[in-house]
Amino acid sequence: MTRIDIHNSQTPALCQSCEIRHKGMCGALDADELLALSRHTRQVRHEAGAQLSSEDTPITSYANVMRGVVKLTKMLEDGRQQVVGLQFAPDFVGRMYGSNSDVSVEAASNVELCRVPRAALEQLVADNPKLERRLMEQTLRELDEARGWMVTLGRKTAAEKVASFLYLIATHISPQDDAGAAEFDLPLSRADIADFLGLTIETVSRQMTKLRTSGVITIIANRHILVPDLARLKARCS
Amino acid sequence: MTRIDIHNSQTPALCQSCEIRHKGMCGALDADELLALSRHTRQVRHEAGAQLSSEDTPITSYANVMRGVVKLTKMLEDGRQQVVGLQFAPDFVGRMYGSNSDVSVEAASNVELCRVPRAALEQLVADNPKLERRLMEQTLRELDEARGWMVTLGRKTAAEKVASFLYLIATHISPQDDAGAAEFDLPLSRADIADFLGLTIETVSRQMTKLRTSGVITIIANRHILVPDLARLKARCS
DNA sequence: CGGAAGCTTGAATATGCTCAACACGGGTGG
DNA sequence: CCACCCGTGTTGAGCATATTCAAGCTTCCG
Repeated sequence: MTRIDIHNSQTPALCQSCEIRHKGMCGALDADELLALSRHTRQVRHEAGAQLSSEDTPITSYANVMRGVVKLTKMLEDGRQQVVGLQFAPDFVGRMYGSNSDVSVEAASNVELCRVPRAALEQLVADNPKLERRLMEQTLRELDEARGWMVTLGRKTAAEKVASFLYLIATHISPQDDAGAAEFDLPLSRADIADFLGLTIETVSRQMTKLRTSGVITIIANRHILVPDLARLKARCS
Repeated sequence: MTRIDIHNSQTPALCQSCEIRHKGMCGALDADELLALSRHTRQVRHEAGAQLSSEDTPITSYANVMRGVVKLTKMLEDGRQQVVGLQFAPDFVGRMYGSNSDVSVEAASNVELCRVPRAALEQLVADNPKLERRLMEQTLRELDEARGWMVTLGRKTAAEKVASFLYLIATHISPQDDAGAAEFDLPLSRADIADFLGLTIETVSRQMTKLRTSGVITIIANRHILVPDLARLKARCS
């Protein structure tokens, strides 16, 4: 699985081709530590819609997102659903120190993950303060994001919600945008977007149409969006 | 300020009377560590409504809630406001590792805090993995709570939102309730409740009235609530 | 007693939801 | 190859829920 070099301070083969090698959790590790970690990791691939773990199943492994988008959802007994988090590369997925976190984890798009068994990571964290600190920062960032979305959910109109969502996606997955333009594929279906924004799919659809007719976005295909002027989209976010 | 005993493994005088001595962050410390921390702490008191720190001001100190409720809010440019967190004793207040967290911190009720300067705590955390771990767990708990409220904000009706809020308060500040009853003073005004639930004050008021007329709660005074049967209230939460 | 702040209640309105029909695209099978 | 179907997204009409605006009530404090 992992080819070990004669010089053990080399980057592990598995990680050499990893695009997020220096970002996210792994950025906190030096070559030796990375090697130790890589002995336990496995890169896996999932189709859009695949369930990675559900609300009740206890967590048996953590992962880093290498490609694609992972969504975290919570559900009420009667089936109403809310997306409570979206994770992009190089985010860390999974709640440390086990718990009743009660979120269900799904691949929103096709994803590639770097999985690491629970025990292995917890061991590594216990021995490595830098890593623990990095995970703390990731957790704080997630908390900030969750609070940002609470404002959107509680206080913005449907139009503002949809604009905010598009702006989020544009700034997270669209390739370098020097001239203030962005073009991208939405990693979420209309149903997922609705569940994220606390709306119905019809309302999401209508607001997308409004943004299109007012020239803020161009819908190239259902999922393929062009934003000619990000500043103009941002202005619609509140 | 802090009386130092001959035996330095004694609990500091300041902490001896502290009701949350063994809970929250301080629960991670042994007597010596607690002493080290207590050299820097100061217990302070604030009136309801007092601003403890605002969205732009950088953080200069952290605190533990000893009594009362602290609210975290975010505001849009046009003044729309959303409460994004409520902290009860013995919660920790403040975002570690400085940042653009952008929340404004206010005393929701009269509060007593145990303040610790930023540098002192960061030093202590760097030397003490147990403490860091404890703060990580607090952060994860806050994240779970934020996500729980995202479901409420995005997917529940006004009636369910108000019931959920009352249930939250009942289970957090009401004295021991063996028989499934609870009686308490609301630490938040109607305006704050509305900002927490993403509603208007009128809607909050109407829903409280409905809960009263249907016998789920008794409104003893405007802020003083009796819940004869918590299970019945819980059933209204979704 | 008067005034202010916080809370409640009512009537009219608007925003987003429900239900229903239709459009589009990609795959399957006759 | 075309007909058909299924999943996904769009559009419309009517409706319900929560908001807005306005008035009145309580409670607290001078």
